[in-house]
Amino acid sequence: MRIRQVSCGLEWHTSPDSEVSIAPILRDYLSLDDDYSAIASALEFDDILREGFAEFRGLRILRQEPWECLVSFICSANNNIPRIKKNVNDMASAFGSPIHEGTTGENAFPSAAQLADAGEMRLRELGLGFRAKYVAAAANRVAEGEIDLFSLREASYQDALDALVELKGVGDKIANCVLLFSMDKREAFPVDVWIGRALREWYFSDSEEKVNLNQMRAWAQARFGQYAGYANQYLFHGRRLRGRD
DNA sequence: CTCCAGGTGCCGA
DNA sequence: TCGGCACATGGA
Repeated sequence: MRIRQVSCGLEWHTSPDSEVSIAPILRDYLSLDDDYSAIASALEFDDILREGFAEFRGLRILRQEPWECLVSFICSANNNIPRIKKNVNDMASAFGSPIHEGTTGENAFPSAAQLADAGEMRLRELGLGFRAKYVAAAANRVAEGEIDLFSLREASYQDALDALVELKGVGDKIANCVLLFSMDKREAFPVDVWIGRALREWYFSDSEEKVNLNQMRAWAQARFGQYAGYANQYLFHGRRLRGRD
């Protein structure tokens, strides 16, 4: 697929699958059915976010497949984005199945069973580092059916959060990413280093006492409510792209 | 050679 | 609960 944003929407092309067959999948993946104007209206009381909506109108939240999302974010811990991408791609080429059966082209992201079969040592050989242990353990839990990621889409935010942090290597930040990017929990608010900087510089700059990550998440969810995840995306994007200002 | 990267687990106050 | 530190790896 080739895709880009243009002034009036999206311009895209697919091959070998037809645009018609892919359209509903793309619509789902980009969460295009979220009520964007309602979300913008609910968040534009905040001056920073109002600027964000003006400058980055159309920023969307992906609706990823939960297992791929979980593993990708386990790999993100204390890691950099180019290497996270490499880790994910390497897992697919080493252990995934061809997207088009009977071909040797791109592989899909491997299933939990496929990564469980691979095992910690071979994941470590791919360069996952200390995260290999966590990915292997999660693969076993999911493959054995001890945790059902898809069913968490139906669970409440809190129940799904509690279930995810049971997994080793999954703390509050990664769990909130998985909830936001694959489990439809728009109140999720992952606090990483960038969000931490954004909040300290834009909201707590005149505050004396230092707030920890849990306090930041609680503060943001109380302020931004059911669409805190969209607020998170605009703060993250704004802080990374525009910097401090 | 040091520093750092979309954090987390584990340890001791 | 809360802060400090190790953790694998590779690029700057």
